[in-house]
Amino acid sequence: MLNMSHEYDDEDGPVTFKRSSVSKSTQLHSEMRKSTSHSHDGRSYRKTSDVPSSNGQSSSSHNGKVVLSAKATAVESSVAGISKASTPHLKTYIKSPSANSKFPSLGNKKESLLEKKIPVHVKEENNSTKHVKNSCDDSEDEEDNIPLSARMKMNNDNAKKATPIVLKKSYKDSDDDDDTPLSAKFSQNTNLGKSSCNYDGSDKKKPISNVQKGQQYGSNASIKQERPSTVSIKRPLDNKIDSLHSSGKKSKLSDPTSSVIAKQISAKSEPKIEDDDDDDDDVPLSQRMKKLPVLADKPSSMKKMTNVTKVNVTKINKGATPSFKKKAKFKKSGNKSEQFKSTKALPSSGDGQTKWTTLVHNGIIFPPPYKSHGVKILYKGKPVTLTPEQEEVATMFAVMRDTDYMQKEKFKENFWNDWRKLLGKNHVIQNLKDCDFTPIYDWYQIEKEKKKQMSSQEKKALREEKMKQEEKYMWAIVDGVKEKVGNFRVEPPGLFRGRGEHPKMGKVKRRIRPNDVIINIGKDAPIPECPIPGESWKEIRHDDTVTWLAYWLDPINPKLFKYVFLAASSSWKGQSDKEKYEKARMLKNYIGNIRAAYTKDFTSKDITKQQIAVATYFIDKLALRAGNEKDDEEADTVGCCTLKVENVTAEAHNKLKFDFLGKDSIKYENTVEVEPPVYNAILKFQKDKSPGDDLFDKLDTSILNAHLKELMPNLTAKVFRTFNASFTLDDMLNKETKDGDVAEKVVVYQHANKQVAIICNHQRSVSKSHSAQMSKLTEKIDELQAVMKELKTDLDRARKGKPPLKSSNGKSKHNLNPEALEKKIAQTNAKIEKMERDMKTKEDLKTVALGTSKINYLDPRITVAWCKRHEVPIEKIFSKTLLEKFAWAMDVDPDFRF
DNA sequence: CTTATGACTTGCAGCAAGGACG
DNA sequence: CGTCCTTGCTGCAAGTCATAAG
Repeated sequence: MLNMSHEYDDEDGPVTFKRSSVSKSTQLHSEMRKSTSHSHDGRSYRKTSDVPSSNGQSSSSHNGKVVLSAKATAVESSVAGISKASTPHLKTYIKSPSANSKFPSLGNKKESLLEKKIPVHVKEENNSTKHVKNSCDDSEDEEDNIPLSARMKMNNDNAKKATPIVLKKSYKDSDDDDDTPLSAKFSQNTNLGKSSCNYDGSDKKKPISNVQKGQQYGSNASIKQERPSTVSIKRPLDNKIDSLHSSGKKSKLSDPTSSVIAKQISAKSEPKIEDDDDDDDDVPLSQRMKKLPVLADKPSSMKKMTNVTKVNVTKINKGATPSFKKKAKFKKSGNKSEQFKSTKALPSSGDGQTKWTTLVHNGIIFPPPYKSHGVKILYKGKPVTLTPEQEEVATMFAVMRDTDYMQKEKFKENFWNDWRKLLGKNHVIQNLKDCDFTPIYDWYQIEKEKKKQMSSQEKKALREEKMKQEEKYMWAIVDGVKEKVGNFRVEPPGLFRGRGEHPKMGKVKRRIRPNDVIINIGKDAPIPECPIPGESWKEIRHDDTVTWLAYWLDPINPKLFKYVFLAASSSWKGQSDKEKYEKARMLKNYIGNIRAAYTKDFTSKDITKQQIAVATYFIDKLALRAGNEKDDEEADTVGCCTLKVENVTAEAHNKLKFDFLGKDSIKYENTVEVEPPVYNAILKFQKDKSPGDDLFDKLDTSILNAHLKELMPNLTAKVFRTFNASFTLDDMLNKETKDGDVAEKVVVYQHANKQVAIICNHQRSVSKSHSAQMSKLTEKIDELQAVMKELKTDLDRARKGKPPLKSSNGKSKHNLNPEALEKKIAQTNAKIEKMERDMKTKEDLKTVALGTSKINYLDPRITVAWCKRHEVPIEKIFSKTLLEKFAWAMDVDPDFRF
């Protein structure tokens, strides 16, 4: 596997990029140290040899693939349908937070919902349709090309009909579900259908019924009670979804809809879920499909719809293959679609549009007050008594003894300045150098050890206790739908840990109190009780144009806010995530022209134009970030527009060497060959400038983005990263996936994932024990090799009828026959090979972080569709949280291509 | 325009829970 | 069954980008 790299060549790119990156760790340390004067650099460079430049895509090529296959395989479709309950209603019930978790995993478990029997009934009205699916993606421009008829997606009609639900679902399910294997769960939410289209937001959410709440989360009483009305409303957001396209195109749809409609619908209809679903599981997909109505037609109408109630699934065809196989069942969904969302075009989200109608939550939770431990530090060898406030800060510092921050003068200086304010000018302690924090450090180590030693029972009890306390804060109800809150815990006080050479590192980050916090909540919702007796919130707002539940000013930089948002699995996040990927897919259709345009401007006489062209080229080819201006209060890092002359070096053969610190002070190092006009333009931009001057002196991100917007609606610099990443994944998966077992396919996926991570320069520090681990592995391999040798000797002897020699430790062995020995040899050999492979992978990935791209850059639909096509259980690729986060993508058509 | 806000996404590190291993 | 690792998840810092304000 390793060598797959070659495969991925750039198709078109003139440019080749390979980058050698520095391992992060190195850089981190090294960089930081600079200040301290160490010799920092010990960076190791990693060569990425193979990495293609980021994009190698020729613009043209990709389009070819159309998405629509009408035919999704039966299985898939079913899946899709299921998961998606797009209708809001469904969601409703489904949605419990936990609900999300259930996704169709392909595999197994179906039951959860079913079993539980949900009280709810959905109704499906229609069928759904899955088949239709593909068409949905409205977004795509591609569709434009496609005949309308083809596009259809589902009708709205179907959607609408939902009946009101009853939800009962037990709540439990939801909770319970958590325990159930993912596979078991389905996403209820998912939209249905089809691929993209649906995403209306509706999907996911289901309104919560009070009942549910009660059940599940019993504790949150407050929340629950709050909205008696069960109504679920769909949130306006949903409507937006389509908007993306809109800009461009169509708004198909007749649909009326829009939010209004949605609401109405929701209000009125709540779909019910059908219980039967379960039963259906057995039904062959094909049959089921039939049920669905097909609507096809209407181009305009768009999507949504579907709903099959249950889906089930299937079995798949393929036989055998293990894993994925199919069987997954799905749950059903009932979606109905109502969704309809309007496809219309609202301008994309964001705008000042309304984001919610009702918003209920319980506020946020504060860390416990500081508990003094009474351990004294030594000043010039003598114990010093500190007040609790002084001690608290001293402890923050003492505890960081083993970190790299201790080597940084800036860190110590900032700490000292802030601590001294607490000590007072005339305190006995007059300087940091003479302070010995060891006693506190030791005390802390002991505390840590104690904690570690607690029995698992005790730990569990503690965890449960904490859960109990936090439960009420974990959920919010948005337009009747229960949603998980992201960071409901206020950040505890501590020393600021800025990355890189941050000028404020070490400063004391003071404790946040209720009086610092602004709460945003529905007008009719009860105002959360302030968790700290005697104190009160700074302000209560009812701003329905934003999604934050609370915020406070960042104590380190008062110009910044710290927000509390819903979790990644929420509909708000899911919706915008989907919009992000749709925008990136749209870029695929424009990229050819965009490249042609900037290529033409490489030689423009207008310097601004020329700089825009070259900058765009870098962003496109190298996946650089936009590069906003930063002020002096932040670490000195750059992005494309802020590159300095010294960050780019022209080398022979039209090669440019990039070397700069990017986001999070991660080093970007890459030497690439560029087209001669670009090379010449860089020489020109550097002429008569000092190393520290801006390379693109006529540019900044707003100029660049303004220009990009002229090329494609809503296009911004970051879209290129998303596009490049997702395109690369889709392309590599398609080219490299071969027949084989699941493990092999997973390796292909990881390989593609790795290329993306390299393109995006996602690094991680090498674990401290990496080298130790490697040598341990080497040792084991050597041992196995010795065993092999011995086995071979024995085999030889056995064939000649002789008994085996004594083993090295002197023991005698069983007299095995040649066949048995051969088998053993084969096993050992396989073991050795596997270890060698693992070792290589490990070494290979020691500085590459795969997670970031998986979470933020790779369209999950690519992964889901690939898993469906190749029968790889989605759980092999996505963790539970990612499955929840990507609930909206689970029902994608197996033929989906980015 | 330019600067300042403001809101939301992206990203790495650290830690804890879960698994593999001996 | 404890130890060693790996891996997922959380925390919070650091970007992006739109828009309001000056």
